[in-house]
Amino acid sequence: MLEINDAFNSDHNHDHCVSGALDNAKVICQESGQRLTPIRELVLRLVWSSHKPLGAYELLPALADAGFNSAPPTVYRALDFLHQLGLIHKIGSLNAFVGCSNPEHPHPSAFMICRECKTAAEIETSELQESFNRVANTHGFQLEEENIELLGLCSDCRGSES
Amino acid sequence: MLEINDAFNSDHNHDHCVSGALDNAKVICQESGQRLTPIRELVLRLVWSSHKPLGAYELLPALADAGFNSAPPTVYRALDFLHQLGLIHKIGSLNAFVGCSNPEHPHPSAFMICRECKTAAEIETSELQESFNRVANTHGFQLEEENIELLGLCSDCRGSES
DNA sequence: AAATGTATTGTTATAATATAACAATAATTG
DNA sequence: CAATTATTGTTATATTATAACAATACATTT
Repeated sequence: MLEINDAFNSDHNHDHCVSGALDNAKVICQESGQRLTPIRELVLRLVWSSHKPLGAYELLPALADAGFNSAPPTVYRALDFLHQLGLIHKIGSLNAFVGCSNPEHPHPSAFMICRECKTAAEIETSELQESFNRVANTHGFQLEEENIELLGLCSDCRGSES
Repeated sequence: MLEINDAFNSDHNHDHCVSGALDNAKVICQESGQRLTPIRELVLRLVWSSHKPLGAYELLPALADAGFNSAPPTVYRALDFLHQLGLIHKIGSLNAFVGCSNPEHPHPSAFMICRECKTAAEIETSELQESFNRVANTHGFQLEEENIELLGLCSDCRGSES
């Protein structure tokens, strides 16, 4: 299992994250016959403005600034759309959303999340699937979705603890 | 990894679950010098009324019936107390709480959760810890807490799908 | 291009979840 | 018993999310 983005490296080229996410989104929308409308693209950009999960209401001012309607349903609809296509993940314990680093192929939501700086680094969990499938099969459970959250302190924030 | 309670077996003796949970709570409170007050005990009983996670507001009517104050802070305080002692887990994706089947030793929150009947069966994840520790160590992440949710359809609900 | 149906967005209202702040009471300690 | 701490009561409000319906934009067929 490896980290699949550079979220915890503050020197990474984040423009590259954003442009990659946008490129992925366009391809995935194309392939699935969905439209990446201006609102949806903006919401995706906003979610990708950092690797810190953002709550729906934190996006509203930027929607207003861009001249869009900024009532809650607008942003929730866009978030739902992006979530259904696997372009973003929801972090349940934070009620917040973060970009998916690898949306080309559907996969579970799995993150290390720093309680101090809130940064969420996506992790790859294919090596866990055998265990999950085993427990599910043992109990006749049809596994459809997974949410995995590893909470703690990132390297940077460990160093600067009081 | 094995299921550690009989949540998905509707024939299980649930009184045994409840009495075990209460016994555990008393021991753990004793050992940690905390008080299992009447409100706290009632909230624990209510959370344990089934294996379906309950939202905080679902507990309020029963608190009122029992003659207690039933404003939100009352139940959230009790839930926070029980959560801190590891007597209940919070299911982030449901904003709901469920009893912990094995609170004697602290451990991560890990459940299979049926999207149809909402039953949550706790699972034991010690075999995953090596993977989690490895990814955390690789990135200097200090792992403090885990939330693992396996979402899908339980055996009973698979049978009765339309 | 016009007519039709579908998808998306706008708008208002409200539901559901959670916490802040301070007062009152109960339990514990010295 | 007095002083301190923990717990509970109370009011108000913050935060997160959805329902319901109207208006507009887009796509498809003719």
